[in-house]
Amino acid sequence: MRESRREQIMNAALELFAREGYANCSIAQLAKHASISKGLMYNYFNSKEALLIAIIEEGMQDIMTMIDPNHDGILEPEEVEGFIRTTFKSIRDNMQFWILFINVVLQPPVKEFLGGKPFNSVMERFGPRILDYFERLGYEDPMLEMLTFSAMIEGYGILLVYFAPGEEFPPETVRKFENRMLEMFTRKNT
Amino acid sequence: MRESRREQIMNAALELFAREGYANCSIAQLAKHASISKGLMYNYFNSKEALLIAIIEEGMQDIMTMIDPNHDGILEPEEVEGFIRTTFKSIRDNMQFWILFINVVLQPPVKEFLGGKPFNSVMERFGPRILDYFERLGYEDPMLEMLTFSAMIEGYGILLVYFAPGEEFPPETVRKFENRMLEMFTRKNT
Amino acid sequence: MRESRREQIMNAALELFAREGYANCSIAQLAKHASISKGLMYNYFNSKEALLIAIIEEGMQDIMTMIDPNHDGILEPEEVEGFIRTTFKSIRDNMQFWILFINVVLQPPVKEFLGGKPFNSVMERFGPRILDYFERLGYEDPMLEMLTFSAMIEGYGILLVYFAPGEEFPPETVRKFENRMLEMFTRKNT
Amino acid sequence: MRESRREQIMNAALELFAREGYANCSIAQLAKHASISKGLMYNYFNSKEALLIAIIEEGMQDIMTMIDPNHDGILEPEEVEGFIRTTFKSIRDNMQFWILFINVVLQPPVKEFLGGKPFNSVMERFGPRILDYFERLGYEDPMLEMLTFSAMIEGYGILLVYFAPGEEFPPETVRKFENRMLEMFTRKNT
DNA sequence: CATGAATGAGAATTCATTCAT
DNA sequence: AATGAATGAATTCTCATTCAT
Repeated sequence: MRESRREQIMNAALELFAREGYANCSIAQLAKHASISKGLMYNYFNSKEALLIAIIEEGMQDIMTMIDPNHDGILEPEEVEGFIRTTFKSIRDNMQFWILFINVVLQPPVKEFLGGKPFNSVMERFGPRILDYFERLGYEDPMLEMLTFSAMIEGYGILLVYFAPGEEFPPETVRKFENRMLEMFTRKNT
Repeated sequence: MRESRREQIMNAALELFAREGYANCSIAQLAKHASISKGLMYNYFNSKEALLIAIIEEGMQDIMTMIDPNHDGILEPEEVEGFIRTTFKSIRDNMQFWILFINVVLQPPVKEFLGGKPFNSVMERFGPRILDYFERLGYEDPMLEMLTFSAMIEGYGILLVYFAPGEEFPPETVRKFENRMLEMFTRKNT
Repeated sequence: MRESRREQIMNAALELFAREGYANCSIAQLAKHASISKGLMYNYFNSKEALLIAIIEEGMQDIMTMIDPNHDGILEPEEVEGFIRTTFKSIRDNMQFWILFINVVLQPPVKEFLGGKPFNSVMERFGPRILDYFERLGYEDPMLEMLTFSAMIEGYGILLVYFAPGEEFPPETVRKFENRMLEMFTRKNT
Repeated sequence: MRESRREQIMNAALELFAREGYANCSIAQLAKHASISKGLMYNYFNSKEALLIAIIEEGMQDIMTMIDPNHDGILEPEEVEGFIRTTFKSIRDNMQFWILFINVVLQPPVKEFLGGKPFNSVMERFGPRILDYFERLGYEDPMLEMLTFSAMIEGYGILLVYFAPGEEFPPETVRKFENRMLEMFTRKNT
């Protein structure tokens, strides 16, 4: 099955790129890690960079699928709540994937490819809607909320990567952090 | 003057590594950028990696110098306030340096060299004291505060890097974000 | 065929190293001489030094195979006679190989690799047996005989290398030298 | 004193070249070993190779001085006896120098410089006279004697180099070897 | 589909040599 | 006389990519 081979290669590459850094991985290494021959990779991807981009695109796709709201153009508190809950749940459930993914996204060529905004591409897409959302909810400074929101999400992501296993924040604390974000960004204006 | 040459090389390298990524810069490129010959770098640094590490170490040193409190082992609200203000002021004043520095710190070999905790090394050093600080001030869950604090600082750093010039958050918003952090993390418990 | 390629590279290298000196040969030169690309050598040998060592090891192996006696631990005059005759015959038949081989063996890194005793490694192996042999045959000072024997063999090898073609000793003289060694070291004690 | 500086450099170089191999020694290393600056060497020698050649030439000169007979063009047994005795005595007295010198002489560029006959250059000079000598003394085959003589001298030199200190032949044996050469090559024909 | 031998451009690094001081 | 910073050609080695099998 052609598709499964592709997946096999991409998974091996994601892991390797994340662990060693994109630039430090040779195709030979990758081939060995994926248990295929060097040449075969080129059957599925045009170049090493194409492979990297495919990995990123798929990851982005997965994320979009995971958190995409109902597309009516208007964010409701329930949707933002869903976004936060889904994001944290996904991080909890697929910690390994997130760590790898963030690591890969930090590689310079990806940044270049994604136009300099890997982390944001999700949020950027929703930027205007988020601003509108905070406005409608009566937040004093919607832009400030968006900055706070972004910083907290991405800051948490970075922390995830840079802590050694076993030294990260306790799950209990993370859950409270999630709740704090829910309170901060979905409270009705009264 | 030997020292100034060293600085010249390190500055050129910081800029280049940040812009292009450590792994994508050849010594030839660096030499041209620093207006020196290829060989000269090796007069001052044992290897490309040694140069990178020297850059990081100096940056870390500068940061420490900038934010190091009075060393009495006990953080006071005024010190935390000073830390936040200094950090944001420094980012405002040396935006370019910070963007470069964060970019460099994200390179895989640096992460390896720094034991996987580049961003944290500063805060890790103060971790216990920060926990103690939040406890003394009567915060309900000191660990949660530390996570929030860390995520906000580092998230802001990351945002800094990933926004194209002219598209970043307005200075007004950043100042409000700073004030929000001051309120969140230095308010007396009453 | 992988093995034949390996041989092709080793043969080209032996010739080049011998003629130019190991340290003076670049991989580029070697590649051209062996009619392969620069990179291919690294497919077969981990480094330039590994190639050198492989050449030496193979040469040593060949020599051992050539002169190894019957392994009963006791040298008989017939075996020593065989050793001398075989050595000289081999030198006569493979003059080119010997000249190259001695030249290569003289290179500093080889000396280091072989623990400082390239020429001797053959004789060292047989040293105790040779001493025993001379003793059994009633030679007055077995150690003196071994020194004389070693010096004559190796001295002849060196002469081989350092004479320009056409200026070396005449074959007639060499044969007499061989006979002289036979007389000196295999005469029965009477 | 200009001359003593020159000697200082040459001695340091002889030792270093012998130990590490000419090709493996950098000028920087040499300068450090000789406790001078890199530039200074070029005040005394035009190039690294010129330094090597100077070392060899001086060594050769010393040897010549040591063993030069009375120049009457005719070797007498007493002169050959003197040659052998002087050579062995010199080796005994300056073992370290000889080991270094032979090592240096074995370096490929030296061989090239000396036209391929480093060891022989001494003997070559005396070749015709030696042949004449053996003829006059009534040796059956003067050429065979010269080959034997050369091989024994040079073979002994090589053995000298390739034995680790403490593992070489005992002094007693060496003296007997010397006597054997005296007997072999200076006995009157009766 | 699959392999891995082969290529060659390009990387990091070394080092003899020069020269301003 | 003496220094050592500076140069840049040359070296070893890597690696993405191709292609015959």
